[in-house]
This record gives sequence, C-alpha cells and structure tokens, in this order.
Amino acid sequence: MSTPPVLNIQASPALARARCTPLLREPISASQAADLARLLKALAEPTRLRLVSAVAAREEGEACVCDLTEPLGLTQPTISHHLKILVDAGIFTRDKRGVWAYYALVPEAMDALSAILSSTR
Amino acid sequence: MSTPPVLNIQASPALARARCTPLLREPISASQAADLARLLKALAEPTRLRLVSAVAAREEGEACVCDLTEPLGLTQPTISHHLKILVDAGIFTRDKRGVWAYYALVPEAMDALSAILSSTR
DNA sequence: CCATGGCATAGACGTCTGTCGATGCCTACC
DNA sequence: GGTAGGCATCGACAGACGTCTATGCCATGG
Repeated sequence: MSTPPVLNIQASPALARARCTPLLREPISASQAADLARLLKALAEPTRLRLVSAVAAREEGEACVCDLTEPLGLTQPTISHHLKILVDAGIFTRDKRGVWAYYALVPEAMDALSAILSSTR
Repeated sequence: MSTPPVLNIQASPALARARCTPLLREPISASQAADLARLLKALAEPTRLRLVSAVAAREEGEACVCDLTEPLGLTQPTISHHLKILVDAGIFTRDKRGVWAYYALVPEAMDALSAILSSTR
C-alpha cells in the first residue's frame, strides 16, 4: 500500500487532476515528491524547454528530429537524447512513420503540472 | 536589447503573467529557456518539493529551519542549502527574527509558473 | 541487394549537484 | 563578557547529467 500518486498523467486529464494530492495544502510524502520531481526534472533544462516550445509552436503540432537540430544548434544524438527524456516523462509522444520519428506535446501533462503548482485551489 | 523575460516574479502577479512569453505558442529564445529552467530546477528536486509542501501546509504559513530538519530526516546544513536555493529562485521569502529564520512561500511565484506551463491560454 | 539517410544507442568526459561534517557568525540570555 | 544555540558557509566527495563522437539499426529507393 503506497501513497497515491501526486499526479497521474496516464489517466484522463480530469481523473489526473482529481487524483492530485494538493501540493500546497498538506505535506506530500517522499515518494510523491520523488515522482513529481522526476516530471519536473524532465522540463527543468533549457534545451528541453526549447524543444517543448518549438514543437508546441508548430502549426502541425509535431516535429521530427531533423527539424530540431538546426534551430537548436545541437547534434542529432543530443536532440534524440532529450526527446527520449521528454517521452519517458509523458510530456511528448513519439510516432515513428517510415524513416522519421514525429514528436508531439501531450497537453494534458502540462495542464496536470500546471494544476499541481497552482496555489489557487 | 534582450528578449523579454519568460516570467517576472519580482513584479506583481498580473504584470508577471502579462509579460509572459507564451511557452507553447511560439518558440522561446535560449535566454528565456535558461531563465525558466533556472526556476524549474529550483523546484525539480524531491527534498525541495517536500520543503515547499511542508511550509505551505503550515497553518502559520511559515517555518524555521529547526522545524524542517526532523520531518525531512536531513541535516541542518542540507536544509539550509535547499532553502537558500528556493529563496534565490524567488519561491520562498526569508525573514530573520531574532535567532530564527522564517521561510514562507511566495504564492505568486507558483501561480506564475503554473500559468506558464498551462496549455489552455 | 546495395547504398542512402534518419534516428537510436553506446561510451567517454567534464561539469553540476545533493549530502555530509566541521566551523564560523550572531543573537539572546545569564 | 561568557555561554548557548539557531543558522549560514566551507570543503569534500560520490553520483547524476549534458554533450560529443562513433557506431549500429532499419526503412526507403535505385
């Protein structure tokens, strides 16, 4: 029997929000803190923030690795590395179509995070 | 002439939000990403999340170092170290009264972060 | 079936970071 | 003014992390 997850981005957004332990209302447990920190760590890096922003701002809502290397000025392995971290955190989805791998934002993940951090309610 | 800050938690909350470059609307600059990453890094650590939660959940809304060492199971220098990081990030305020140093959450900082990450406007 | 090219993985390396014990500072109180 | 105690700072150390080059995998097209 473990403490409930601070947020569950696998479930539906509504359920995820409902399940949230209010971060600012009562002390969270060590395991809840570890879970939330894992998610925040995925975002708390300049290159990954730029990746999130660059992909989210796209009209198509997605981008492949080769679209991102040049504007960010980093090598392809480095971009792939960061994208994997974002996918593992549930912030991005990965869709391989032919030779290309298309990455897209999961808005529910950002909204869940946003709701957790908000002090109002 | 530099790009506008992604968020300005020194200003009033309303102003801070107004000044926000929409993270998910257009690609943010490298310096904006660095600024936002600095703030997120302050939160993206299990111990610091527990500190935020523990202090925010207090009825008084504040706590001193000696209140926090025992429940978190860490030494006093370690707690002081993390509190300094949170203060430097603008997430906590520090108020020295006599021998004690009282730390309190800055709700506007959390709300500004929450607004930045939200995908719904 | 070979060549091309987009992407992931592996390994290496320097830097950053969380934690600790030791110590210094400063305020309150005898 | 000496002592006690809360807190900050220092220095050290192990582990985590971001970046790169090199290489491997695999789908596509001649």
